[in-house]
Amino acid sequence: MTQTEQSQHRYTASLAGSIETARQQAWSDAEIFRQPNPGEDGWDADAPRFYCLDMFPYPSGAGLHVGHPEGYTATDIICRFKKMKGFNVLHPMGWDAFGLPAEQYAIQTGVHPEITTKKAIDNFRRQLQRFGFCYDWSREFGTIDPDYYKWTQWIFLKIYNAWYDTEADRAKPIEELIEKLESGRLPASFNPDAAEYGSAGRSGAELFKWHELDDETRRAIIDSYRLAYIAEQTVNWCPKLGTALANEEVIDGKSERGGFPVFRKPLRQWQFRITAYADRLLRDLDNLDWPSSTRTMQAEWIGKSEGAHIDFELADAPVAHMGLPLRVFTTRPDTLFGATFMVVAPEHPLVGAVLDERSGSGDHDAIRAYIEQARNRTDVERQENKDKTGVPLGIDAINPANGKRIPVWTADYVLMGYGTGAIMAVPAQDERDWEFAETFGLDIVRTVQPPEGFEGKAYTGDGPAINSDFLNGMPKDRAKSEIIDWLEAQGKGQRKVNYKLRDWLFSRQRYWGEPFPIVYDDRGFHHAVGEETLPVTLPPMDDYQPVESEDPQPLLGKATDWVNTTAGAAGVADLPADAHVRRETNTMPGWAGSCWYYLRYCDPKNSERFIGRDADRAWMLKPKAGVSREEVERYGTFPPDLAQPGGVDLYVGGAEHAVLHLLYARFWHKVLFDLGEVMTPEPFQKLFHQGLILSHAYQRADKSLVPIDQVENRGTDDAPEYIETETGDRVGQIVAKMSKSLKNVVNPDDVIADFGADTFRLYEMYMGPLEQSKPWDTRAIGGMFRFLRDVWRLCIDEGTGTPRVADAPDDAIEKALHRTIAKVGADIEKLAFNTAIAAMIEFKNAATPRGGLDGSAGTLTRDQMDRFMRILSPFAPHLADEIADRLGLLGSIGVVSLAQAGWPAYDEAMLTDDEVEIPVQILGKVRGKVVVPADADQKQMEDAALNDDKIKAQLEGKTIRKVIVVPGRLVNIVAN
RNA sequence: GCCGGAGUGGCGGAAUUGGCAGACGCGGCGGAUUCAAAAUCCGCUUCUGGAAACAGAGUGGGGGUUCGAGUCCCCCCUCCGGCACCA
Repeated sequence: MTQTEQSQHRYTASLAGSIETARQQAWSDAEIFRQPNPGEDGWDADAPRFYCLDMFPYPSGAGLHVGHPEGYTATDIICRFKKMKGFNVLHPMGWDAFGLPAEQYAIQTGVHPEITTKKAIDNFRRQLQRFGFCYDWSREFGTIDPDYYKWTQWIFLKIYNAWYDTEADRAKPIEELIEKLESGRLPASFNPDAAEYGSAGRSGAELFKWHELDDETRRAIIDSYRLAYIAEQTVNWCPKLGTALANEEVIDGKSERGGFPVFRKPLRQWQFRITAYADRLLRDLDNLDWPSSTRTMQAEWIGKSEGAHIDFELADAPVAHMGLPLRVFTTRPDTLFGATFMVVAPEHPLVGAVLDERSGSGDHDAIRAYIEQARNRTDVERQENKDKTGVPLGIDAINPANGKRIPVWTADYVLMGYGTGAIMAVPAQDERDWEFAETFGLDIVRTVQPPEGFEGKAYTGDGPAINSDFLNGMPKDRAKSEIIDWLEAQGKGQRKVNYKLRDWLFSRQRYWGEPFPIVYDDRGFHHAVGEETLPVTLPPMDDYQPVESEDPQPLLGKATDWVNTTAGAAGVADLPADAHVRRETNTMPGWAGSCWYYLRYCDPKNSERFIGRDADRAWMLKPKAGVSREEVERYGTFPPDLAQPGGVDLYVGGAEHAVLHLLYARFWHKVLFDLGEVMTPEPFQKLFHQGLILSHAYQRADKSLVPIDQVENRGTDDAPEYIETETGDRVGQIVAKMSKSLKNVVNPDDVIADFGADTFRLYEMYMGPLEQSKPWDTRAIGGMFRFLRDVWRLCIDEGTGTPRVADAPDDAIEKALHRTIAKVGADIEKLAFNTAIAAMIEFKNAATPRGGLDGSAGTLTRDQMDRFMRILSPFAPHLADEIADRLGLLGSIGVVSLAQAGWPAYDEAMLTDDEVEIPVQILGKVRGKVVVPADADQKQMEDAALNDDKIKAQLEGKTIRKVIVVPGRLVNIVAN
């Protein structure tokens, strides 16, 4: 036989390629991954359900990178495994397709974003399908599909038409609020928790009689309760992007996307009252099976702190502020006696009032100059220079505890966006206040006794109160509650919980996003577009250039025909049909579409609802053991302490979404839950973050990076010496993110062409634990390719292409197979794919005769090969199906793929050996080994150890003090 | 600065949760095959000493608990991620 004949059916990249495309064709022809819904043919009502979700990608023009398939392969493996275990598996894929890059491209080229986006989607789909992932493509959609964003707009209207009832601690329809206001059961006043009214608090709000109010005031009151509202807010304006960004999208004073400078500008914007949900978003984290790091990040982002509001009377107050105390939030009311001055943020209304009226004894020019400078100071500058600056306002406040007059300053270290924008400064117990007091020579009075030998400046720890009248001697916690009780009795303060979380800025001045279902009448009032006229579709445009002006203009303003319409056309019922209205020209941010896509996958074609009730019940609801299904399914009876809040069973995606997407989606979901639109209080039961796929890069002594094609290794592999070719300088090898500039980007298409998709999948899963970031090593892929080639050769004769099957099973191989089945199954459940693959390699090695295979004799029986292929199939589905097919297995059980076959069983008894080799230690060091029956008792093991010749020799002349025997494990002899 | 996570051979990583450290893969070395190379196959591969048997050291560093520590406790160092004047 010639060489070519021998290797005719060898597993090569090209054979892998043809096997893979043929298998994929067979799967798709037979639609084996289509998962029916309740009520459809093929729905198994009795089978357990598994909803496994990948974070859907933004389809960029560059195509898939090697990071995408990592999480996708992991979920593919677990979904195939669950299918084999008999689950109904929901495993969808779609596209997060609105967003800046396509629009940036449109600005440069004039090509409509829809065209570039759809092209990118086609490319992404092609690439994903080449991996053989078992997605149910019949459920695919993109956030840009009008059928989808119709419901995004519908959900916006749900939120817009809802308010948060703090007594019931849940959102309710706005009609209930109006009814309460009309009947007088709720005082006719602005929402005391409304951020846009400075969270004035109920005591500061004026009370009105509802029926005496004019239409405008009534609207304003109702709007102050809506969960979606418009307010002027200082926003992060990015001129380069032509849009405002949420705080989370600004990093070090630059835009998260693109890294362009960001400035602070006031703008009227849509916002979501997510702060109303702060406490529930925090509390419910406890019930989620999420990485603790992510739960911590969300908790810190929400930033709950407990303390008090304290009101300080002002001496010589400006008229505009007359009678109004200066309210502060503090977590240390116990230190009130040590408050020696006050600081308000430069944006605080008191500053404006002082300037307007020229009240107080301050230097008004200096104050004006200071607030001007503070406004223009970017976040970067604030971070670079934390030296304390400020100016006195020239007015005094009265410390309510001791009646002392203390000066009021303004300084930019106090932020308008947190608390009340004003603080009582207690330098002795606060480092920032100490620094400020030191800079400006203000009084410092200790009110907590620092421990002996304390040499620091501010003391923030616990200790007995001093210089604090009736609090003296009390520890911190006691003093806190005493002073709050006292303040409440005096009417000068009350207990208060504060959150760092701010309301969510939801408008963008972009084209490529969902339009708001909102119009404005000629008086400027906003109206909801009628549900029956949804979706409000994006108008075509021929110019995407952002409008440059001092006042940021939304791009959609250019589409005048679209903007100007009538109430009738927009479906606004409370205006005459022919009344002129203007459409909202802002669009929604990229987060909108990803806030609820997991719901739509459950029921993607539903034209009646965003998700059908049955689909919601089938895929999202996970009753906890001990709670009856009926009880859980009845809306409103969800036990608040439910251990399993339900939702997606496994959500896999990058940790970079820890606070943004994952918090926003939870918020939308909770509103929908409160309004009875979905059945679960949380969207994602279990969350998992895959690590980043990194690459190698080289670093010069000055820490700058060198592209990999400019470096060569002039040393050996053991002792590498990396030299930058151009300069001859030594550089160090480091691990870095893949980037075009470093030329270390790996393209999945190339890897698949060189090795096949099965090898690619296996390699990425074998690199290390899924959650860990790890560097791509092109050389190491060959190892996984060789594994698959060896498996192929073990099962298929390379000369004939037919299976080589042993007649009778080998006992040792059979035993190894049982162990491998057990190990692989357990590891998949743990998402420990690297060790599962290692176990299969070990099995392959065990089943391969020493010295290699010769002739056509096989070592595995048909039945053993069957089971081996089944456990391999979630990892390398094409190769496993091909071998199973050549064996005639698929036909014999009447399936197209092993994904439709059952997961093999194993025999518990086969997992243990009759005899085991036990290490014998003397003083904890291994000195010998003995073979004992696996079920040997302590005495037997001890005897075997002490009778071992080697051990006897070692024990010569020593006294045995103690013998520790761990049955089945080891013997340790304590002797000296 | 604060909050997380992690440090194991030349490299990626295993280790049933307190019981033989280094599974498995990559790389390397030696051999077979070959005119030669690639590919393939066989063997070795934590370090030090030794021809070997074997001995000693060894999981970032230091201390501790224990018959026994990569694993638990205390202190320190380094790297990665997040937050950062939040009162």
